[in-house]
Parts: sequence; structure tokens; C-alpha cells
Amino acid sequence: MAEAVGERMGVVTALVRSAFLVDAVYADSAREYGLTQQQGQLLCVLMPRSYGMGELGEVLGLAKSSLSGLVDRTAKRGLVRRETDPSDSRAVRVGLTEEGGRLAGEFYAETCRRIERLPSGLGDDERQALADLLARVVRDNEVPPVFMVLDEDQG
Amino acid sequence: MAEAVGERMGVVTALVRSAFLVDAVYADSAREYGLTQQQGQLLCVLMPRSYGMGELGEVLGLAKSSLSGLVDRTAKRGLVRRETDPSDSRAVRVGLTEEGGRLAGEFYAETCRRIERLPSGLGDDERQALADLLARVVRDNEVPPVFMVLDEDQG
DNA sequence: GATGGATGGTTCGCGGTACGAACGAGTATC
DNA sequence: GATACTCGTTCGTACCGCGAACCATCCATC
Repeated sequence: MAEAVGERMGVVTALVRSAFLVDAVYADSAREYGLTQQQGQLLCVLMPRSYGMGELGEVLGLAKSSLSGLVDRTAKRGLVRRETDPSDSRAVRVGLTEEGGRLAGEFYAETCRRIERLPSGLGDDERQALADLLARVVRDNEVPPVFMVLDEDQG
Repeated sequence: MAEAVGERMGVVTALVRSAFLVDAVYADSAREYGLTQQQGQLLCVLMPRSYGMGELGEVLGLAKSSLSGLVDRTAKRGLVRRETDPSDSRAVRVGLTEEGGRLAGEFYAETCRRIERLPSGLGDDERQALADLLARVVRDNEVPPVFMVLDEDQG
């Protein structure tokens, strides 16, 4: 019943614990850039383009009211900006400010470096196998683009 | 630069997104049992045995003050109990109440079912390969036993 | 057996997170 | 132009997470 060394870990436990691990790394990295995990996530989502609030809520899995506050706080730090949609004056488009873009880039790069270290015990082929398997899980479950897709540029 | 369909996903993105996915499933499951994610995590950690506060803080990656509050709130719901350590009257041992144990069991089982569905697009051998690779990452990075280790019993 | 540091936890104040309900403003439909 | 619908905000509530300050106990040393 106790955790036996060398015992085989099930896929459920492996998924949950690796998520826990990634979360911790992500939060640590964010903290060092003066961000919360959520703000970091927001910046990363906005890196490629701006989003409407509704869209953004769906991507991040947040209720409208939750997102409103998150954008408020992040805007107060000057990292994000609300722009009115010219085609619909109710709607709001949220985009990075210049400062936000810069910080997002740095935070993203640093976080990538840290996450990349996690599977350093695996060989290149194993790492690729892991990426492929996880990618299928991610795609099968239609995970929104919560983290950028640029890491194919990074070797 | 945009997300091309069929493009190969790097291991970093795959890890981050799968973590995001698992988190969402975990939080959803907790919510349906009237728990927050953190309370669910706490219950799961306590399933095999009771812990001291310090120990528990390390396992969950929380500061002492954060944990104190979490235990308070969870105890107020009758799911967890503080017991004084007979060998050290400063120390506190936190354990599940009967109700907490019952709820933990149900929540754990349901969460496992849901997480298990995530890699349903993989074949048996692929799922096992994924489990093995992730297990190595988890072990290499010394992730604490934040989720139970019993899922080898579940086929 | 007194003293002076470690150690285990709690409390407090602060900012952040997340939600649903209620609301106002704008758009769309008819 | 009335009605319904959508977009987003505000509000109240509960929760989370931290550091700093604090208290009680333990323990090592004298």
C-alpha cells in the first residue's frame, strides 16, 4: 500500500503528478517575474494575437467575471490593454502592451527553459516519444492553446 | 507561427498543456464533490496516513501559513481533524475524519476515472509507454506523493 | 535547573483568484 | 421600434497563498 520503490506507476498517477510538477515550475517562474500563474498564462495566450473577452474566457476556462478581474489587475500593471472592437462597441479586445510583450517574451523563454529541464533524464528519442504521446492526448482532448506553440523553433 | 494542424508539438508545450488539461479535470471533479482543488489534494494526500503540518507543507509545496488556513477550512467541513502528537506537544498531526475518508475515496475514484479517460485515444501499449516515461520524469524530479499510488490496482 | 536558541504552528494583513447573480449597454431580429 | 440576445462589468462571498510577527514547546548547554 505504501509507495514501493521501483513499483510501476499507473498512467493516472503519472499524469496527475507530472501536472503537479509542471504547475510548480510554472508558478515559480511566474513569481520571479512578478507575475501570478494566471497573469503569466494570460500573457502567454496573448503573445500571438489579441483576444476578445469571451474568447479568452473559453481558452483559459474562466467565468466572465473571473476574467474581468484578471484583466483588470494585469492592465493595472501596464502589461495588457483593452481596446474597443470597431465592429462591435460592446466587445473588448485584450492585447499586450509593449511592456507586456517584452515581459511575456522573457517569461515564456525562461519557463520553457525550466520545463525543458524536467525530462532531462530521458534520451532524445524518449523525449520525442513523450512529446508525441502527450501531444496526442492534448489534441484528442482539445486543450486550448494555453501555451505558445513556438517551441518547435527551439530544437 | 500560428498553430498549424498536424504540426509537431514540442515536449515543453506538450507538458504544459497536458498539465493544464489535468488541472481542469481535477478541479471539475473536486467541484462536483463540493471541494476546492486544494482541499481535494489534501484529502488525497491524507488517504494513506496522517501527516504533521510541516511534512504536509512540504508535500503540497505550501508555506506554513497557507496550510494552516487550508486545514482550518477543511476541518470546518468535518473532513479532516487535528490531533496532538503524543511525543511532541507542539506538533499537530492531521488526519481524515470518517466522513473525510469516505469523501476522499469517492473523489479519488471519480477523479481517476476521469483522468483515465484522457489518454483513451492511445493503445494499451502506448498508454503504458506514456506512463513509464512520465513516471521517470516524476521520479527524476522528486515529485512528492501528491496523488495516491494505488492505481496499479485498477488494471 | 536555568537559559537561549531551534522548531512546530497559528494569526494577521494583504493581494490575488474564482464564482454566480444582477446589471447596463449594444446588437440583432422581427 | 419592441424584444430577445450577447458582451462585458460590478458586487458580494469564499477561498488561496504569502511573509512577518508571534507563542509554545523542545532541546542543548552550562
